[in-house]
Amino acid sequence: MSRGRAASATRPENLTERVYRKLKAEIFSFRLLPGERFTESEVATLTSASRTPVREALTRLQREGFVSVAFRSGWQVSPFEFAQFEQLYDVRIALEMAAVASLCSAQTPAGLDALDALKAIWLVEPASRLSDGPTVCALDERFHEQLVEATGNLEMARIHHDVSERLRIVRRLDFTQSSRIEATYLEHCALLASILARDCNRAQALLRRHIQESKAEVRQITLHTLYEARRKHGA
Amino acid sequence: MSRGRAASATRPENLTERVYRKLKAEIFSFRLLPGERFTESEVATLTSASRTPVREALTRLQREGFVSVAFRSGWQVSPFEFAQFEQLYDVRIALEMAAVASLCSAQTPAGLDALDALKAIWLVEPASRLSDGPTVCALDERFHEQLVEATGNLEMARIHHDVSERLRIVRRLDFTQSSRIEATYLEHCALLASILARDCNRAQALLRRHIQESKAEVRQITLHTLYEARRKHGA
DNA sequence: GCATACCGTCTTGTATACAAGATTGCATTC
DNA sequence: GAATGCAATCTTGTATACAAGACGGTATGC
Repeated sequence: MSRGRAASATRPENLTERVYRKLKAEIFSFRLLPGERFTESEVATLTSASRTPVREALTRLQREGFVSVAFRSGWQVSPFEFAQFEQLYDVRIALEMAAVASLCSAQTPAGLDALDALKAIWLVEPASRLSDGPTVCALDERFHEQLVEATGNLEMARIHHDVSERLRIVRRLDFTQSSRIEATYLEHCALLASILARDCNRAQALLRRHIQESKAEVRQITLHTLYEARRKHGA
Repeated sequence: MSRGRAASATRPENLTERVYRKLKAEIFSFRLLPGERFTESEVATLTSASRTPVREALTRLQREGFVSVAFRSGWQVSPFEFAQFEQLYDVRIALEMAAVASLCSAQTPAGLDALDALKAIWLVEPASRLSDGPTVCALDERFHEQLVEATGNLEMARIHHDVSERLRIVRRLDFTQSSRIEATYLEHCALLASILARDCNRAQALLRRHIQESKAEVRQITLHTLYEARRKHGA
């Protein structure tokens, strides 16, 4: 029945993939600003690829919400829609609440291992905490992703990952004050403790408040913040 | 700034879109069976299109989990992974639990209109209930989607819709017995009543049990059911 | 000066050509 | 007969050519 496929472990670095990552990096670093317009040929020239892989990469980015296309009239980076970001935060809350409930009710060996890994990062004495904004931001994103992964539900983890990526661009803007960084450490510690104590109600309450604080921060972000960030991070 | 785009409301029926829908229909009707292999050229010939739109359609289906590609060795319809279906059911539970909580806590005018529409379909006297399996199945899918849409969170609705579509192929197999159809009517009625009474705990409990029953049904489905279904629905 | 019609350019959508390598079947050898 | 080497074929990945139409600037008429 099966034609004995080989599955060729090391694919020679797909060109579509390369263009996709490059474009996403441009968007995340604000070298491509929200609302900015561009064409397939421009990207093709810029990446030394033909239009075919460029189109495939753009189609994928479109499906993920990062860019949009106008019929025979070029592409543009999706403008910031703060209402959309808030809705995505609510999706995160829904998924992570379910994850926490699952982790509290049934602690599998694999799940406990995953939680141990998180403890090693977050449950440390204040002196050895990290203070670099972008680093802690990336770590925070992983914390929440790992929480979902720890349940063993890979489909949920995949969807949660997509949502996190869509939110990454604004989350970075809220990890600039050191007070937020400290609060993040404290909140993650408390959350982990509650989960390990299997106190579902408390864990869910902490989680909801934690995410909603991020959501509230995003509400403060204005287009001005965007241009500031570009001045700092941009090429 | 903006170059005054026209947005051209009626795009002349994208070819990629046509191929995409045709392929998905083939998969849903079991004319293309899980595990079956095929090539881009075959699909191109079958749809009278060139490989380019076929590839775009296949890439999209791949991203959505319906097909997968092996490097230089053809495509195949994704085999049934029952564990995956169960995980997707849990994602549905997570999202719909959040939706129900939202509907119970804050009933907006738009949300109430949406709930009224649902009442008109489901809260009817037994005599005027529908009994056709596939019809009720489609209606059931829409019921749960509309529940999420009623919260106004379009991002959550989009994600929920994708999950529902992925599950559609197995849900159809569990709407064959008339007992399941009757139970669906009863459960939807009770759920709607609880939401309108703003009894969040009861609504969530009903919802969870309702979805978990579907999930349990899917666990009963074997490959044999699949071939039976093909014999009935297939071309 | 202003509105309008028209034409050239530009952009995406689609088809086709070419490249690299995986697969398969056959012939050959032990 | 079984294993192995090889070549033809087939498949996806990428580049390029062509088609249809949207956009912008310009000339024209008043």
